[in-house]
Amino acid sequence: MAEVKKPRQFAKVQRPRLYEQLMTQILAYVEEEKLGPGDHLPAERELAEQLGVSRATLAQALVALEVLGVIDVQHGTGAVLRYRPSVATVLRELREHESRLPEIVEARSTLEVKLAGLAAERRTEEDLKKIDHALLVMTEEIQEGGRGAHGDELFHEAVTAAAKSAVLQKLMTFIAEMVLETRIESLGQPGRPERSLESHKKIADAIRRGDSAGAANAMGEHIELVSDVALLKEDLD
Amino acid sequence: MAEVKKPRQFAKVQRPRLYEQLMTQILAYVEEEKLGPGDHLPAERELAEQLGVSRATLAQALVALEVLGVIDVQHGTGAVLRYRPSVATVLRELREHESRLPEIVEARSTLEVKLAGLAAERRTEEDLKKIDHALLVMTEEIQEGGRGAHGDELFHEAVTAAAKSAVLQKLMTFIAEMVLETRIESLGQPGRPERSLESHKKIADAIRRGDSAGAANAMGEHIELVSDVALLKEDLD
DNA sequence: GAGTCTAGGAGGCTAGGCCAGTAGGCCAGT
DNA sequence: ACTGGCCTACTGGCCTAGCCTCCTAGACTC
Repeated sequence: MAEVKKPRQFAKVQRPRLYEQLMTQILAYVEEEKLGPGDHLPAERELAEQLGVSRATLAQALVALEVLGVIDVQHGTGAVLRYRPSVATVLRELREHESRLPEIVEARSTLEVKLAGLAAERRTEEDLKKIDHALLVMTEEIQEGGRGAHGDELFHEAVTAAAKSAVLQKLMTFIAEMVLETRIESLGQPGRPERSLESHKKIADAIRRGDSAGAANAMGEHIELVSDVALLKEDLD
Repeated sequence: MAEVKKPRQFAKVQRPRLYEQLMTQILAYVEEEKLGPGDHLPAERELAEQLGVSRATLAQALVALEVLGVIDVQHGTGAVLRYRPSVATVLRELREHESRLPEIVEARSTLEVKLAGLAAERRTEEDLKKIDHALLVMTEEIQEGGRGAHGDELFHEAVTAAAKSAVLQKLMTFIAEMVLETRIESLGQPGRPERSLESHKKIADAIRRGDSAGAANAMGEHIELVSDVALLKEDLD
């Protein structure tokens, strides 16, 4: 009867990388010096020396910042701060505070409600099959006494796929990772799997009928239901 | 009467970085080999040799992939593919296809409608001031014959800030960059700045009244209005 | 069989060097 | 006075070579 599915995925202690630390320091430097969009960072050689690391390592930090859209490294010119340096701020806040449960749920809700609506308009037979399959899996899991976590995941993935929007899907992936990182896997399963399953069915029905508004509403209610318990712990104010 | 504003901004030829190319190749490799979550990439030394680059450069590519959440590099073990490798797929699609105007507008709309609603609930006096300032700027720009682009940007930033959600804000930043990259700056100003300004005012009023639903509706209509013209060019089907 | 130790392979980081692009000053030609 | 060519100092791009730390499988104990 192995509950082999979830080997309690410990979150693998993350070893600190030097380049990550450098990112933070560079960001701090930018703030200190009140550098704005268009301003240049010190030259690599100089910066590396100031930070006490090799150029190679600094280069990694710069690549990371570039990927995150904070800077723009130009050959022969130097590293230039991009527009919207707010990214840097937001990013740091997110990293530092981490668990922003309410906000994350809020964002998730926003996207999923929309996705449900779109799914109702755009779903194919294929999509409906996947959704049904997810419901089946969840039902079985619950009957066996589980929490239906796997089925739940499948369901939300299927709905997301049915909405046919790569951009929204990408944003959901982002949030999914935040949720994971913030270790709120429990989010979806506060202990009332049956009620959760019920609301899934409502959503699926609306999507099948092509009832966009209905699907959106059902998804909204579902997320509210599911989040309540998890949230009330932190959101008692 | 210089039309000095737009000196035909050439898009600064982007010099290719080796690490970017490596990312693509690694992603391709993953697909070829049908590697899934949990699988290991070849060792750095080996991979570097196969790709014909130095370890230092390869390290940059790995950092980039790590930042993007595609892999997870573990000291002593190797680079492991993360769960949800779909990120990689989505990412590549986004990079390759680039202009996904309709989807981007859709995502933007989803977020901004929600943000407007939240702004109505959470705005402070400070926020209202910023919103008013943005409206003022836009009004002036239009009176001087401009398109009010700057004011428009300020307005949306102010509303976003007023919603007090770092997570949603981060998602907006993301989309903003996509919009920029896809060179659809014109999105907001299809030629009817006045009407756009009008709808801005409606939104601002609703936010001031604390009318959440009203603000959300107004924002929805605004984006529809503003997107229409830009979209119809591509979305004629 | 269950712990313990250890060699080898993996990534982390550094040092130092060469190549390539950029920007700005200088100078000759117009 | 302006233009274009050229030189040079400076900046990032990338490489080689090497040492360190960490992880883990397998040999070695008890």
